Amino acid sequence: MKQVNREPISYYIGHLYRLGASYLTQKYAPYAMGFGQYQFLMQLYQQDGLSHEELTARLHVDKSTTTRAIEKLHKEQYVTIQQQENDKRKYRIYLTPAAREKQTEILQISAGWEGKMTACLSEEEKDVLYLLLKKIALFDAKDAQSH
Amino acid sequence: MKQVNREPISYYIGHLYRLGASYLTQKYAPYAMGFGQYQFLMQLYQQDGLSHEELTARLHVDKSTTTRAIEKLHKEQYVTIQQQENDKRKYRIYLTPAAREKQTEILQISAGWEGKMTACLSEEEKDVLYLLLKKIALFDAKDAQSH
DNA sequence: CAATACTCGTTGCGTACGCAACGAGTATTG
DNA sequence: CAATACTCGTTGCGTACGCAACGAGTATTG
Repeated sequence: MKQVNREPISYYIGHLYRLGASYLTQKYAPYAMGFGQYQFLMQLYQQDGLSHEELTARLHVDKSTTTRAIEKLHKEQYVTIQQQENDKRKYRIYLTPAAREKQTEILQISAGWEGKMTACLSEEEKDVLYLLLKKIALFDAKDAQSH
Repeated sequence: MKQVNREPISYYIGHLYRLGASYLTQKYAPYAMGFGQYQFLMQLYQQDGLSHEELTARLHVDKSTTTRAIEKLHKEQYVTIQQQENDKRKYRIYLTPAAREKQTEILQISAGWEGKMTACLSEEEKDVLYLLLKKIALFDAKDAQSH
């Protein structure tokens, strides 16, 4: 295949990012949540009681982004924030019963976008895309770290 | 391959978007430009004299985003804005000599990120990733339009 | 063990971006 | 051809996000 006049990968990344942001903003609005918060809930549904720092690392965001997302989730009663006893600089974030109650719906919205976005791909294509994205994301994260 | 505990595609999209935003913000800073503007220049380097509307369509952004990006490029002397004579609602955006002068460097920065991001992929993998992203972006854009 | 250096989370600031409402200009329609 | 409906770009508003500087707490080091 020739490399003629091809849009860069980053062009599609940006396009899909904006589409997802728009879709998720709309779907999560009834939950008093934006697309900036749902990712943090996803992580907490997988493992409860993480610290700001651990969430920051898992989502590859800036720590200030984590502070603000957790603050909002706390304000909306989705999480509680507990200071760690053995190190008072750290906290643990726990899901509230309200967050657990809405877990299924909240996960479905996320899965809905995933399904919608990849609806035109075969199972094999989804696997390939997933693996390639994972490969470059891991590679670049490591690279960014070393500078 | 089994579908166990796989992060969604959107997780990687977000991660790569933020990495790119950070990289490009830094690299374009000496040009008095952010990563929000360079994409518009890319389009104009390909074809000069486009309208706000055409840029909006090609980049899949909101029209207000286009207004603001062009405004900034104009302020920094990268483009001129000419009202169309046959329809005064429309404008044409033209590159200035200053923008043409810096074309090579500006394109190199963008290509630099593209190269860096895909450095761990073979040529064939890049082709596959490109085609899959293009496929879902086109599909989803069409879908979003119909709602 | 006191000075110094790190670490975790916060705050101020700036940028990118979408959505909704708008206004001037153009097209349509009775 | 005047009322009405569209179209292109703008403006106000809100959200997501990174970076840099900071402060309280903890670890290190002479």
